[in-house]
This record gives sequence, structure tokens and C-alpha cells, in this order.
Amino acid sequence: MKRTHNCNELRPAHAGQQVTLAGWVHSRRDLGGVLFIDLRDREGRTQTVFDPADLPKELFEAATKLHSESVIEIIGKVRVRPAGTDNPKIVTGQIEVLVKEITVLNHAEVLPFPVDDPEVASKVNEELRLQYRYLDLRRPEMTRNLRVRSKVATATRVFMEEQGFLEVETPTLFKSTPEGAREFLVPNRREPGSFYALPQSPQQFKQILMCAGVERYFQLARCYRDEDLRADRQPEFTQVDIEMSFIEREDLYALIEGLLKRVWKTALGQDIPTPFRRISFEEALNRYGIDKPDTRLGMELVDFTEEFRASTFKVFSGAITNGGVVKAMNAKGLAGATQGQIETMTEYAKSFGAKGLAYIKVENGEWKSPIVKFFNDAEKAALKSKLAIEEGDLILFAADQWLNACEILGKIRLYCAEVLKAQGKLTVPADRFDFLWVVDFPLLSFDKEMNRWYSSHHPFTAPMAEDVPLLKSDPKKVRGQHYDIVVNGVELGGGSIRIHRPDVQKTIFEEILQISPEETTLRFGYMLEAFKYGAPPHGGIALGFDRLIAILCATPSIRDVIAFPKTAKGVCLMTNSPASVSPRQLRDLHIEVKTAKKE
RNA sequence: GGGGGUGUAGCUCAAUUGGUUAGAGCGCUGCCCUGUCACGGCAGAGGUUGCGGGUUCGAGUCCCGUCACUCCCGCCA
Repeated sequence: MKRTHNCNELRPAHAGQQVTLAGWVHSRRDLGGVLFIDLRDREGRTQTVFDPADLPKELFEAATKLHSESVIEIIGKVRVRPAGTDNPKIVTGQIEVLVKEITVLNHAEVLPFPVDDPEVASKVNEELRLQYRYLDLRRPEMTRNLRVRSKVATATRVFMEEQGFLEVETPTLFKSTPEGAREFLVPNRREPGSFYALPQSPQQFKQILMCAGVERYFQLARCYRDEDLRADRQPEFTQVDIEMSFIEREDLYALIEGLLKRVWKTALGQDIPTPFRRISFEEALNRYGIDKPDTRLGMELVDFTEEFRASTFKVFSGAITNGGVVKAMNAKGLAGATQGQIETMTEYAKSFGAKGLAYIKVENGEWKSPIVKFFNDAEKAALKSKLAIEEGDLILFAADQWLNACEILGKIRLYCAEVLKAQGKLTVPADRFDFLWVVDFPLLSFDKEMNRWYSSHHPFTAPMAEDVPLLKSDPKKVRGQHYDIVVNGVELGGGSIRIHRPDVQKTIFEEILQISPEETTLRFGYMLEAFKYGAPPHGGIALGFDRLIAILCATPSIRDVIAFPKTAKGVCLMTNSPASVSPRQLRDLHIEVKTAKKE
């Protein structure tokens, strides 16, 4: 039953040849006398023609009864379509195959949802798509996503190989680490009460590989995090994991820029300019109110702390007196915001602990605002010039501690962009990709509830050399040699230059992070020991492969680029996993289940 | 853990202030049709309005609970 051609291959040049095609019945058009069946396989579609004069009656009858998505094989002769019956919509539209023989390889029952109509299929309830994922994946859009994913994976491997990297597999049965995401545990049958943990990332193994002298490691690594899901987060996901020895940050930037250049060329045929912009964490917050800015949107934040330091408007001057700042943003053209939209923005502000949201609507040459009466002429003039205020603008303010004020407006900025896009007042070309490196992150953040410092990134990140003396005296000021790669407001990945000296690493664990020496030894002893026997300076990065593919496929959800994704509750609707296990299995694993009582 | 949205025929959706027999398009079944490609025409079948309870003379519609999907917050070193 070997096919001679695929369904996207035949052209007028093949006219006269006998061919064998196999595939799915995409659509059927029964004109009573003549019958057309569009046969589809992975590559495309070909029209086949059934003429009752050419076929035994039973075969023709059988063909008229075929349901969509039945699997058939046909043998027939290629011919150029009669004049005027070409179909310019498909590449095989100039020819058709006159069927001589047909074999029904598998009959399909009536489908739970249509796969032949992209308009309808794209709107089908995702629950149903996930339950019948094998049907969903037959849709050309989904097939394309799988194809892009495969091509990018291959391009990545080829590029990394060219750059001298070794792909090394690391264990997925690992052990629990004290900080970071909640982990999936795997009970150990051989020792009651002990567990493997699935890795959140191969972080420790890749650093050990540097100690092993591998020098350049990469892996398309599966990672597991038992946290709640989002459109861009699944409990199991794939990282392009990379680690290199004897490098500085710039070496890594160049590598990733080269990789992404290759990937964009491969997937989209697009040449992206390199090097990418660099922006510090502080500047990102100051200008965009977020550490992963979408720089395509404009509407940058502007600082007005000096202008309002002595203002009679106490909400602003008071915040400044308390060590805070005043920030403002011009949502260009959004003066017509509805009460509901202002309300939504106010809720964002309140969720950050602000009391409310100050704003000015610029309409009919007037500044409409509950607060503008408190501003003097100099303050108004400063606003007008620094925010380039024009008719139709909406000005939004935040007065709070620096980080909070920035983040409030950062959140509102993204909301405003959504509203403006929906109104057609803001358009972003689909082929525009704003890449940037965000650098100079604070090494540590303070947890008020636990009253202790924790790593902003992870505890292996090296501090900036010149900031090391501040580690104990002023931890807040210490910057880490950490970097994030951001594209269009999406955090594509992050990494850092690592600590490679055991004494520094031990200080971080024990003195800064307050992990007890016993715990440190228990969890990271092997790593600290490895560092004693000649650890090269090293650093690396991990890119979120699913997010990367989602961006290339222009879909907001990584579920569209994962063959068998989970729902928001971590369930696979096709296989119904997770599921209960037998008492015997539990007994073998020394596990007793205490079922939660439901009221 | 919290907040928002959705749930009506196989699919996508409608159904006025709570009011007669819950409709449409596609799909499906039957019949007709020899150049269609969203084929066309005629006829037909198809409903526990997610589930449970309540209010009411009367509930798809209102109330309470619950389940599923989804988006967001928390969380994601």
C-alpha cells in the first residue's frame, strides 16, 4: 500500500501518471453523478474524482457514503482539470486524480467537532479539543505548530553543535531542593519515606557538568513545577538549557543573539537585528513599570518627584516626604475611557496597596480631573511638556514607594494598551519583535513575612564583583550578574554568571539566605564539594522553549504548541490523568492516603 | 487559596421584564442533482438548557450550592 506521492505534490507535469495516494477524507462533494473527495494528508490536499462510469457500482456507492476523516487509499490517474475548474486556493488546484480503485482503510464515525473548517474549528471549546486532541492536531494550524516546534528544535541543536556545545541528558529523578517552586515528588519504593523530586530545572547538574570540564553544555530539558497554571505555564515544560565555562556576560549575550537569529530565520524567514538592546532593571521599571517591558507600546512612564516635592496636593507631596516618588503616564488617546475602565485601573492600583488612582482626562480643551484644582501653573506646565499632553489624552498617576509606583503604572500601561488596541488606536505589526536584555537585577529581595532575604533569581547567581563588599552591610544594593531575555513583553528566558567559589556560595547559603549549615550540606553538599576541586568560572541561561514556539506561532497560549497539554487544574482530558492507583501500588510505595473530607 | 468570564441540539450560537411547543446556521439521516471545491435543492431526526436544590401559578432566564473549562491575582528560587 505504498503511497507514490503525498497530497501536496501533484502538478500538471504529473498528468497521465498512475498514482497511489492515502489519507483522510477532508471533504466530499456529491453531485449525484460525479463525486469529488478532497483527500488530505500531512502535506496538503488533493482533489480526487469518482466517475460512476469508471468504477464498479459497489465501490462508487461506498465512496458516496464515506464520512469525513475516514482513511482511504486510492489509485488513479492524474489529469489536468477541465478548463475553468481550477482551484487557485490550493497548490494542487490545477490537477485532480481520477480514481480507479479505492480501499477504505478505516471508516470514521461522525466527528465530535469539525476539523475541516478553520473558521469553526478555531472556535471550538478547548475542553473538547483537548479531549479529542488527535482530531485537533489534524487541523492544519495545529500541524503547522508541531512542525515549527520540530524545526526550531532541530535548528537549535544544529546551531549549538556548531558552537561547540554537547547535548547532555540529566536525570529527571532528582531530589527535593529547599527553595523555589513546589515540586512533584516520586516515592521511593526501596526506602519508606524517601522521595525523588522531578527537577524544576537541571540547574545543579549543569553547573556540575562545568566542574566536569564539559565547558559547553546544552539540553532541550523537560522541567517540572507543581504550581498553578496560566496561559503561558504548564506543570511540565521544556527549556533550552545552556551552560558555558570561562565566559563573561557578553559572551552569552552574543551566543543567544546568534541562536535567536538562526531560529527566527528558520521559523519565519525573518532577519532580526543584533545585538539586542540592553536595559537595566532600574531603567526598565522607571520607563515601563515592569522588568519585562513591551517596548512596542510607547506610553513610557515619566518621573515627577521633583516637580511635586513641595506641592499643595498632599497625596503627592506626602508620598515624596515618606521617601516615595510620583510617576505619571500618558495613555495617548484614551480620554474617552469609560467609568468601568477607570474603575478597572483603580482596582489594579488598589491591588498594589494604593488608596486610589489619580487621573486627568483631556477633553474639549479642558483637563477634567478631581485633582487638577490642586496643581499650580508650574506643575501643570511641567506635566504638559514632559508628557506631551494633547487633546484626547488620559494622564494617570502613581505616588508611592519607587517600586510600587512603577509597578502600578506598569500594570495600567499594559491594560491601556489592550484597550487602545481594541479601539484600533494602537496597532502593533505582527512581524515586529522587540528583543532586549534586562540586566543589573538586585541579587536579593526581602521577605517581610519571613523576615529574611531570598534570592531574586536563584542562590547560585554571582554578585557583581564591585558589589560583593556590600553583601553583608547593605544586601539590598547588591546587583547580581543576572540577565533576562525579553521579547515583546514576554520573558523568554533568564540566566546568570554563577558563583564558582565554595566560600562565596557557602556565605550566600548560610549568612545571607539563613539556610542552616546542616541543611546546606544535606541539599548542596555535593555541589560545594565539587567547587573545591577546581570549578571553572561559568554561567548560563535557560530559554522557555514552549514560550519561544508560541511567540513564533503567534498564539497567546503555550497549549497550542504542546501536543498534549494539561488544563488549568493539571488534568489531561484525553487520558484522564492524574488518576487513582491500586491499594497494592500504594502499599509497595509505603503510602497511606488520607482522603480529604468534603463538607 | 481568591476574583472575573463561560456552560442551551454533535459543533458554533440565539431565545424580550420570568410566560405558549427552547430556535438558527453548520453537521447528521433520506431523496434529487455529471464539474464541484463553504457545491446546490427538498424533506426529516436530533434538547435532563452542566449537575443539585430553592423562590414562583410558571425558571434556560431569579437565588443558593456544586462541577468543568478559561483568564487574572497569589504562587512560579
